[in-house]
Amino acid sequence: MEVVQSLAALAQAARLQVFRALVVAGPQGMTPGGLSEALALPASTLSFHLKELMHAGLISQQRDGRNLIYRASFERMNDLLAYLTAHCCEGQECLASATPICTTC
Amino acid sequence: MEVVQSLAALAQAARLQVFRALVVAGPQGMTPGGLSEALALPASTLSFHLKELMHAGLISQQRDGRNLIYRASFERMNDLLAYLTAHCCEGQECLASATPICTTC
DNA sequence: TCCATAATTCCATTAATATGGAACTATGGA
DNA sequence: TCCATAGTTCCATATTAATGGAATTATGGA
Repeated sequence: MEVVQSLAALAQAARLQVFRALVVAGPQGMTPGGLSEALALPASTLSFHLKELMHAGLISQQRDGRNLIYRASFERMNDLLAYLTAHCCEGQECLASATPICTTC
Repeated sequence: MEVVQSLAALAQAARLQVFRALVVAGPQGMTPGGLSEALALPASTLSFHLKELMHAGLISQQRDGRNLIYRASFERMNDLLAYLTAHCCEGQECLASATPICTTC
């Protein structure tokens, strides 16, 4: 199941940090160098985690000269949230919680 | 980070099935026996996964005679969804997707 | 008290993940 | 072509997670 893959990709401290950094960076994205410096991760370790996130489809990669630009894939994150909301809350308190899920509601 | 723990708990096929079954069962919950039969998992394997879900706070346990009743903890699931929405979507397409997250919006 | 049922814990084994240095590949500029 | 920079892949090692049978604990009924 691909939901399991997405969850597994985010279920690791370093990877969640990487993903969050890319979310914050937005459309401009970040390079491995930038991420490595920002998160104090050795290059090979970071590369390993970026590959995992890529496999899960949660991030995308684009080459720009000698840099690679990684960006968060919001579509995939969306799918994950939609799945969890639909199948793991079953219309219970989830949709009417004290801390609303949708801040625009 | 406890979000990582929650994600890790759900990032496993058998455990996600168990959790989903408990979500569907609702307030009435399910016993390990029932889950074991429904999901065709050996008792000790199931018990291992239930413990993981308990540690993550995603399910609760209650004794009823010689049965144990497990239930999904919607509060914790809520926290997880709220975190992901707030920190991993950053107000992007997530909140205005084709498949709305909040069906009540 | 004794037995059957429900479930967990123990334990050995196997499998999957994570880590980070060293070697390799790709790209652009001198 | 040669070099420096940016990244990845390779590899050995370490850690953590998953599996399931056998032994153990807890509960209620006869």
